[in-house]
Amino acid sequence: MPRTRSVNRTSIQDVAAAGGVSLMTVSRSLRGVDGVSEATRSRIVALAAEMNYVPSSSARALSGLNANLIGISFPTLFNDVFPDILEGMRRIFDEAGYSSVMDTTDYDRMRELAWADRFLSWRPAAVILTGVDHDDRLRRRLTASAVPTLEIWDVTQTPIDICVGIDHRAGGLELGRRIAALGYRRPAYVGAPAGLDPRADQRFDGVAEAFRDVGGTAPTRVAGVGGNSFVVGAEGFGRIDLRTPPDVVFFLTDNMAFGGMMAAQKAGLRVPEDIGIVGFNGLDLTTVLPRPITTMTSPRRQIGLTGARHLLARLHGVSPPKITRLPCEFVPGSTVRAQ
Amino acid sequence: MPRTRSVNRTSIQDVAAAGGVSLMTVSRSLRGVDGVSEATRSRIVALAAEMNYVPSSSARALSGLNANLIGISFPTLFNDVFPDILEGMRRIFDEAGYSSVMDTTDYDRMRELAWADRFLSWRPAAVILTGVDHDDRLRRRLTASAVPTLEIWDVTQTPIDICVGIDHRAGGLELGRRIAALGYRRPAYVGAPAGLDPRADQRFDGVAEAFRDVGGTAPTRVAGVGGNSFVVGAEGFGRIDLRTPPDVVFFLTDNMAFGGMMAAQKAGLRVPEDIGIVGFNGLDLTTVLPRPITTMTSPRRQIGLTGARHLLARLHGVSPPKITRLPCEFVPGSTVRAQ
DNA sequence: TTGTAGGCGTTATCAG
DNA sequence: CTGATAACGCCTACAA
Repeated sequence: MPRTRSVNRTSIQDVAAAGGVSLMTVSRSLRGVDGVSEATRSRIVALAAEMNYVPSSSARALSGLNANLIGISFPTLFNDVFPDILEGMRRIFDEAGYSSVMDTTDYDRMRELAWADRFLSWRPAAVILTGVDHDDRLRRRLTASAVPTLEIWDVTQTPIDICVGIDHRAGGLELGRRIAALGYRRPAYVGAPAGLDPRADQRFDGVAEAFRDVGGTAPTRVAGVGGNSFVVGAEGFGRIDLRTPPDVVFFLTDNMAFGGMMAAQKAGLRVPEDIGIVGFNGLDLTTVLPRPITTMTSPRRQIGLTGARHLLARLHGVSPPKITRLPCEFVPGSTVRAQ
Repeated sequence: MPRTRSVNRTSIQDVAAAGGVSLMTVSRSLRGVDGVSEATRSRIVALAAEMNYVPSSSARALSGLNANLIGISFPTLFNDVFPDILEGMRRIFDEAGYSSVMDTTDYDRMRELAWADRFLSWRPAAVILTGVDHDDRLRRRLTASAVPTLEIWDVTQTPIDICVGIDHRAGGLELGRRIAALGYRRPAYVGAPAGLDPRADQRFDGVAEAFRDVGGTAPTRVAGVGGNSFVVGAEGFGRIDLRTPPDVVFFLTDNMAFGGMMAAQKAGLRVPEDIGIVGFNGLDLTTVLPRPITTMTSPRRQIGLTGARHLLARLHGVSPPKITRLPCEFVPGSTVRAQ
């Protein structure tokens, strides 16, 4: 447990001494509150800047003010959905005067718990978690600390506080039905290992139900391995047993679907004549492809914006909806055969 | 400037009172330092957990201990190079007992400065910046505060403290020479608007020099617009004037190159027969493509790992090399014509 | 093994 | 308009 030596820094005291005023005058000047003559204020502000004075957030937080800090935890940087969700969200917090910090958990609930413990120790204004499956201790601690909490990307009837997301099972179900309606009956599913990513499991369940309903086979599930999603998709496809070939392969994301499609073509299969390829999320990649991927869009930017607004409302004492479920939309694409 | 009301939280005092001991006994118990009987320790630890006690990092930091906090600033979540750089890096800090937080700057030096100001106010153990071009005030403040600083992804002879990266100009130069050697003479370059991303400018300069040396035309420069790199690449290609068509197009990244290649093919151009396509970074995407993109790998994971190790050494009082320049490597691919 | 005093840097409060 | 004082919650140092 290393411990770096703390460095000499100029404190508000130093500035006060150098300016020949009391420390409170410096404090007031720097914060721009009333009660200081314009002359001394500008003098002190200049002096502080010149002395490279940086106020201590720890002391400020300790003296009673809130840290105006929002923590965001998400599973991984390697999934294109999270940048989309975070993009608009962080800008909104910025403009509202909050600063937000991010951390990743690698889909590990214990890492998420550890992060939350560390982060709560800074007395933040709010906490944002990805998904609604968390360790029980995390729920307890969040509830106990009464810190406003936003769960994004997934929804539940029993959020810790408020949640904004999509119904992944319903999304998988609708997607599965659309594909089954085209006559496909032997699906495979390439995604995260069962139990790792709850959203992957839910979508799988939805797809499975759709094919069960039409008398198709249960989808073969193939686990991709972590890292770049194109590679995961391609490797996942390679792990499908082609001796009893599926007629359509669902992928966890469009990027994985693209990787899988490349692997399929390398294996001599034509898309969609020999095999159908289906993605999820409606990622921007598919807009540049000559053959757009059949997929289900998820309103990622919308989730980020709505989540941010609801959380801000919560912070301002207004009560936003506890549960906000946003719609997905089917995109026909052309990587499955036409009706 | 909103200000959330601070919430009732159980303090070390409360635990002490409830346990019938002094506050110091609680403090010692929780930190696991010597000087507490095993009996009381376990009793107190259990009690604290039960009371959902979370120590205040602010108070701890203020009382002299270091925050063990490392801040990482990078331009955007939408560029595949940064996740690669950050991946190994953050794990190393984790294992060394530091917690790291990330923020993005949108390639805006003022945002970077603002972030640094906010972050330095927490008295962090170290700061990590992307690139070596920063506002002068940032350099001054970092130097004044004496916080160990690591600059990654780019190198300079005059780092703020230490730096680990690649020479982007040299990379562009070598890449340009390889391509020029194949007989190409009319390059175009699709990347960030001039002046936005210093690394893009450096690579452009390198490519330009290579073609100047062989009597080729100066590369036409086309600016992509922010957001998803596939889309930026495709749109950038669309902005090239095809009445005086280039014979080869360089892109800032492989993902952009892929987007551009799709746009080229949509425009009826064959790759590489009609036009060459060249990327940069050796991103994982190209490993799944039937036609791998001609590119230059950048040692992104290596940069992250080496940077993290050097910074840790620095934090432990050892002096790592101030400047570490890692090599790039040319990948022939097959999106340019063969020798 | 346990407890007491003092201080970390800032702000709220009240006095001048 | 300005300054003195007492918190904020924790830890070091010393005392019992």
